Amino acid sequence: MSETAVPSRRRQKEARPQQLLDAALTLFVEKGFAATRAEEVAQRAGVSKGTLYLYYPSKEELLKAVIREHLGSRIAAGAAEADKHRGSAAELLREVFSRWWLEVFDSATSGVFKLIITEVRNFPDLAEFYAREVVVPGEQLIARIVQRGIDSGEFDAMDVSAVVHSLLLPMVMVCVHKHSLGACAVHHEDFDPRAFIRWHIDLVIRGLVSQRGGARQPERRAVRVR
Amino acid sequence: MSETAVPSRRRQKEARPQQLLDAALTLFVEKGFAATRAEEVAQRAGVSKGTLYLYYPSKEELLKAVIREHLGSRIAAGAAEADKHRGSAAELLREVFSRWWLEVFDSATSGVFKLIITEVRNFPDLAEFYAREVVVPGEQLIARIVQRGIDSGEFDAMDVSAVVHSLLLPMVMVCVHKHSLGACAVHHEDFDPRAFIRWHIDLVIRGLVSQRGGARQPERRAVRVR
Amino acid sequence: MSETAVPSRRRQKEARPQQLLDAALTLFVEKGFAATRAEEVAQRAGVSKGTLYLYYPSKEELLKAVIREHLGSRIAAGAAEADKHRGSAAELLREVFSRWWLEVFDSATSGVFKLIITEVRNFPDLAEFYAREVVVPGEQLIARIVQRGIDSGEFDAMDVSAVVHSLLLPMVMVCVHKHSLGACAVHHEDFDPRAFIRWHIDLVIRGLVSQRGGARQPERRAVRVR
Amino acid sequence: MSETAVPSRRRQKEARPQQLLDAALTLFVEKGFAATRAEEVAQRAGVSKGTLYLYYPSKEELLKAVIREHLGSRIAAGAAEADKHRGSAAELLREVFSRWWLEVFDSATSGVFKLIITEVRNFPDLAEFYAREVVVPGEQLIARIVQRGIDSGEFDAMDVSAVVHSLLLPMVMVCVHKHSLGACAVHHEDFDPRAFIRWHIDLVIRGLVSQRGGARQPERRAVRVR
DNA sequence: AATGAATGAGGGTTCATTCAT
DNA sequence: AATGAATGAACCCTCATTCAT
Repeated sequence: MSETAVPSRRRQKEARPQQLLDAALTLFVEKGFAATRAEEVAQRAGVSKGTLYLYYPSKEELLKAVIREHLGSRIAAGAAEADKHRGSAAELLREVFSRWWLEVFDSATSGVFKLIITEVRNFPDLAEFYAREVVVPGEQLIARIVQRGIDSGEFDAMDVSAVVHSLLLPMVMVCVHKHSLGACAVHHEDFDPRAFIRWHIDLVIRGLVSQRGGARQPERRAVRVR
Repeated sequence: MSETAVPSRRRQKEARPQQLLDAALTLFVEKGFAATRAEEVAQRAGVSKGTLYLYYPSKEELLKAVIREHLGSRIAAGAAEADKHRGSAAELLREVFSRWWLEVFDSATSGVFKLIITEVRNFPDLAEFYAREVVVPGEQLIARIVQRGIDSGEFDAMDVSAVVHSLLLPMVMVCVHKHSLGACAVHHEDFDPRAFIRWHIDLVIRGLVSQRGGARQPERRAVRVR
Repeated sequence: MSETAVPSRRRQKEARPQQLLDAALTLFVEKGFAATRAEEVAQRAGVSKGTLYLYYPSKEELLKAVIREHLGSRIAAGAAEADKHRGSAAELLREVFSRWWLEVFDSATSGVFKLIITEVRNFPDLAEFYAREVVVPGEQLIARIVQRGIDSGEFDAMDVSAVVHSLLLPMVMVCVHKHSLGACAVHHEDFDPRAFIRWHIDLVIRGLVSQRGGARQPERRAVRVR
Repeated sequence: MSETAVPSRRRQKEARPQQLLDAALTLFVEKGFAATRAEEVAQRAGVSKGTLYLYYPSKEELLKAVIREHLGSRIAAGAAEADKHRGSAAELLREVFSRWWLEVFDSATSGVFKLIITEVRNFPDLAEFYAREVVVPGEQLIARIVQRGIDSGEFDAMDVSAVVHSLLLPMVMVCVHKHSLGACAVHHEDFDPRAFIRWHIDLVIRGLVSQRGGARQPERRAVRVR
C-alpha cells in the first residue's frame, strides 16, 4: 500500500489483522454490531469470509479486539502529555485537553464511543473494560487538573467531579454525534464540531475562573458536596 | 389492572399498542433494534408473537412508532412552558430547561435519544424526522432564549449556536449514558445525573453572564438549594 | 340481493353457504388453494373469518364442498339431455354436447376443471371423486354416442375411446385456459373459445364420418387398434 | 456420479443449479408452487435449505428459472425440424409435430404446461413470457404448416387458427393430464397418452383433407368464418 | 494461508384455526 | 349466529461458522 505496488505475502499477512479491525470498526460503528455481517467486514478488508475466522475466532471477539485496540493507549498518551505540560490549569485544558479530543474526533477512535454506547448492554465485559481502562483514569486525569486549578486559586472552589463531567460529556457527545446524525444527509445547520470542542472548553473555563474582581461573590455557592 | 380482574377484550385491544410500544422501547434501547427479537417484544408486552403483527406491520414500523410517540409532542410542550415563563433568560434556563430535561431523564423518553443515535444510520427516515421534529425546533427554542439574554445585556455577546450546543449536548449525553454504561453494574463513582443536569446549567450560565465586574448582574441568583 | 333491499336474517343465513362456495371457487381457481387465504374467501363472501368456520370445518373441507357442488349433477343433466335427443349421432354431438360445454364454459363450473387439475395431487380423495363422478360417466356417455354412430354406419369404425378423448380433452382445455392464460392481460390473438367449441366438434365429426364413396385417401391410416 | 465416488467441490457447484431446477420442477408440478416448501426442494436436490439460496435468490426466482429452462429452446428446435422436413403438410404434422409432442410428453417439460396453467395468475410475468416465447411462435409455426396444406389443395380451406387450436389444445391437455389425474392411483381406463397423440393428429388430418372426389358430404358445414 | 461452498439454527412474518364476547 | 382478537405452528430467508480444497 505504501511504496511497493505489490506488497509481499509476508507484509500482507502482517497487515491483515489491522485491515480487519479497521473494516470492523467502520461497519460496527455505522450499522451496529448485530446488523453488520461478518462477510461485509471481510469484504471491506479485502479478504474472504473464511480468512476473518483465521484471525478472530468469532464476530464477538473481533468486536472486543476493535475496542481494545482503540482505547488501550489513548488515555495513557493523554496523561503523559498532561504531565509534561507546564502552565496553568486553564492552559492545560485549552492546550492538551482540546488537542487530545480534536485528535480523537478526527480519528477513527471517535467511533468507538458510539460503539461502546451501543453495545455495552449486550456485552457486559465491555462495560467493565471501558470503565476500568477509560472512564476511571480519564476522569481522574481531568479531575486532578481541575483540582490543581482550584488549589492554586485559578479556579473557584467547586464540585470537581461535576466539572469533569461538564467537560467530558460534550466531548464524548460530539464524537458520538459525528457517527450518528452527523453522518446523515440532513440539515446540519452550522454546527462545526471542531470549533465547538475548543469553544466549549473556553466556556467552561469562563465558568470556572475566579470571578472576584473584588469581594467574593456571596451568592456563589460553597463547594457542593453531593 | 384496575377493578376488573379480567379486562374485557375491547379494553385489552385498546391497551395493546401502548403495551407493545413500551416493551419495544425498553428492549430496543437496551439491546438495539437488530438484536431484539420481535417475539421478545411480544412476550414482554404479554402477548404472542402473532399479536404484535396485528398492531404493527413490521418490526421497523414498530421502531418508528416508538420514536414518534416519544418525540412528537415533547418539544412543543417545552416551548409552551418557555413561552409562559416570566423572568430572566438565566431563570428560564434554570427553571424550565432543567425541569424539562429532568423529566425527560426520568421518563422512558430518555432512552429514545440512545435509540436515535444507535439506529439513525440504518433508517434514514429517522434522521429526517429527528432533525425536523426535534433538533431544529429544540435548538431554535434554546437559541432564542440565549439571544434574548444577550440582547438584554444579561449575557455577554457570544456565538449563540455554540452556547446552545454547550447546553444541549451534555443533556443528551446524560440521557444516553443512563441507558448504556449507566445501566451496567460497574463502578459508577459518584455520578448523579440529576444533580449534574442542574449543575451543568449553572456552570454554563456562569460562563455566560457578563463579567465586566461593574454593575452587579441582577439575574445572578441567590444560593440555590436543591 | 334480488328484490328486498335488506334480506331477512333467515334469508342471509340460508344464503351463506352458497356465498362462501362462490367466493371460494373464484379464489381457489384464480390463485390456487394453497395461495388463497381463508380470510379472503370470507371477505369476498361478505362475512367474517370466524363465520366461514361455522359452515365449513376447515379450508380443505371448503375445497371439497366447492368441487362436489359443481360436478355432482352436471353429468347426469347432460346424460338426461342426451337420452331425450332424437337424431343422428353427429347431430347429438353438435346439439347436446356443444350446448353442454358452452354452458359449462360460460358458468363458474369451468373453473372447477382448473381446480381439479391443480389440486388432485394434493388431495387424493379428489382424484377418486372426480374419476368416479365425472370422468367415467362422462366418457361413457360420449362413448355410447360415438359407438351408436359407428353401429349405424354414420361414422367409420374406429377406436371409440380415442374419439372420446379427441372430443373431450380440448373442451376441458378450453375451460382451463379461460382461467389461466386466458384470464391474463396478454395478446390473445383471435382465439374465441365459444366458437372453437363448436368448430372443434365439427372438425372431429368431419374426421369421423364415413369417407367412402370416392378415392381412398392415401394418407388415411387404417384404424389403429391399440 | 461417473467415476469419482466423491465429486469435487467445483464439480458439485456446477451441478447444483440443474439439481435444484429438476427438484423444483418435480415438486412445483406435483404440489404447486405455494404448497412446495423451499426446504423440500433443497432436500430433493440433496442440499440444505441454505444452499438453495446460494443459487437462487428466492423461491419465486427459482420458479421462473425452471420455466425459462424448459420452454426457452423447445419451440425453436421444433421449428428447425419443421423447416428441414420435405413432404406434405399432413406428413409434416404426422412426423415432426407428433414426434415433438411425444418427446415433450416423455420429458420433464410436460410438467411445465401444468405449472404455467397453475401459476400464471399469480405471476403475471409468466403470462407475458409464455405468450411471447411459446404460444405465439408455436401457434404460428403450426398455422404456417396448415396454411401451406390449404394452399396446395391438400387440405380444404378452413379457419387456420381454429385448426391450430384443435391440434394443440389436446396435446397440451395430455401433458397436463399426465401430471394431474394421470399421476393419481385411479382407474385410468385404457387411456394411452402416446397413442392418443398420434391418433388425434390423424383424426384432425382426416377432417382436414379435401373430401371432394364425390358427393359433398351433407353433414359438412360451410367454413365458418368467425 | 486463503478461499468460498455448504450448513442449519435462528428470526421475521403469515395464516389457519380457536374462542371469548 | 357472528365477530375478530389472539394464538402459534409453519415457512421463507439470512448469516455466523465450518471445512474441503
